Amino acid sequence: MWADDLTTPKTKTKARARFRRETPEERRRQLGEAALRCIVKNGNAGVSVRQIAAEAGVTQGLITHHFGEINELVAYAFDIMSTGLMQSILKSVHEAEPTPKARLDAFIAASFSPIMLDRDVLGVWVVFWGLILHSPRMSMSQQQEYTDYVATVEGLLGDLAAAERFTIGDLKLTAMAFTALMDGLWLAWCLNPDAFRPEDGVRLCNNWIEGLRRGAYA
Amino acid sequence: MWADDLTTPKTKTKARARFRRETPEERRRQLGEAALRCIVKNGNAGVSVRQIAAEAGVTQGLITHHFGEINELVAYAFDIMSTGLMQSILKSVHEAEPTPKARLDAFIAASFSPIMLDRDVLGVWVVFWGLILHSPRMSMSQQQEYTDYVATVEGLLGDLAAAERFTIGDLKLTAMAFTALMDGLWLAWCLNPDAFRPEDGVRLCNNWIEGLRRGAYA
DNA sequence: GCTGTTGTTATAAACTCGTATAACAAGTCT
DNA sequence: AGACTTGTTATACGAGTTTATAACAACAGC
Repeated sequence: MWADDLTTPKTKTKARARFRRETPEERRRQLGEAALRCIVKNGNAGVSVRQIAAEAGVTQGLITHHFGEINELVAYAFDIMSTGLMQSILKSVHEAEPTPKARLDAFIAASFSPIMLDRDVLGVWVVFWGLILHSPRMSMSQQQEYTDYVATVEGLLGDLAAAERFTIGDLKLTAMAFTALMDGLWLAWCLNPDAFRPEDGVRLCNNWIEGLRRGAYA
Repeated sequence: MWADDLTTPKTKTKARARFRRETPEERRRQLGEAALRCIVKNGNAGVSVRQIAAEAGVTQGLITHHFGEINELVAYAFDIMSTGLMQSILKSVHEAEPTPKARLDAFIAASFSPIMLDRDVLGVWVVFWGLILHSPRMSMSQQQEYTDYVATVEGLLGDLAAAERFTIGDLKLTAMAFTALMDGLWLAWCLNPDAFRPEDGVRLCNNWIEGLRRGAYA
């Protein structure tokens, strides 16, 4: 207990660890990504100042220093994750041919790509959902993200309807239904990957759109 | 600290708490229900030997005694919850008029009733999902429950198709899609109850069925 | 009524967690 | 080069958690 630090035998000083000073922005991101890795690894139990600090290779005090309380860090991690996945999907859409049909197809394909169909991703979301239900701060973040997501779907479906000349009664509600369908399929697959194949998921989405074409939502 | 137990001032003995001896079956149920209340109250943080024991009005050792490790208790608690909700929905179906249409309507109505549209219910489910992803034991339970649920939906949709003379290509996959839609809407509503009204959810489900009628899944 | 089983209480030991606080040093400004 | 700012380390403390173990007492069987 009173032993001198073994890493620096030549001096009697405490031999404090060396460190790089990062910009707050950079450090926050490092901590956020470390938090995500911890959640992937240990689920709810991974949300811990000590574990995250160790994962990021820093001391615990840094988290307090940059985020105040740990919930703030987790909320930040949620934002990283959520915008990351959204960007990934939007990238696919933008790379597709600029027709409504092709863009919607790309959106669906990306939603059932290995990037999304990943149990680790659900593992992170499950932890987030748990927090959303009890933390107003997290709830705000989720609400914002959900709104943006639905707006994107709204755009894709609206464009398709305009191009193919069919009508949709309540576009926003309809977009919510399509979002729910995809989320539900994603959830079911992650919980039980043997239930159906990814291409079946794509097909079921296309069936839904076929129903839209045939006026079921007019 | 050394004060005698105030509830039994007349004697100097340690005054151990009195207790009723319950059958293992009864006690397990009490503990399971206490666990649910704790999860509802505190989410993942509520999953704690101490909290659950306190909620049930017993000491911590009892949980170890009856369940060994706490995960086993949570799994048991889920079974209580899961079968309870399923029974509640099936009851509505059986009380409906015995036509395919009426039975399906009852199923949908029950799925969007206050019993299901309850953030506390999702709170419990989220904890369960987190365990499914990390415990094979829980995964088995979920798989069974999902299979049963989809089979029920399959029956309802198949009967409707037969009665109304429309065709469904892959009945099981189609039932999974409808299940996913309902689960997705339920999840979205619980996370953000202001997004849409319960009756909108019912309507969106009916729109989906209208698509089915129009041959989008043939 | 006495005895044995075991459901149940009570308690302790070893950990982990979150937060507060003080000391220190990296980088910046002058 | 010297001083200042503040990002960062190091440490301590109290609360809460799991698990193990011993003591007790409720109830059943004889």
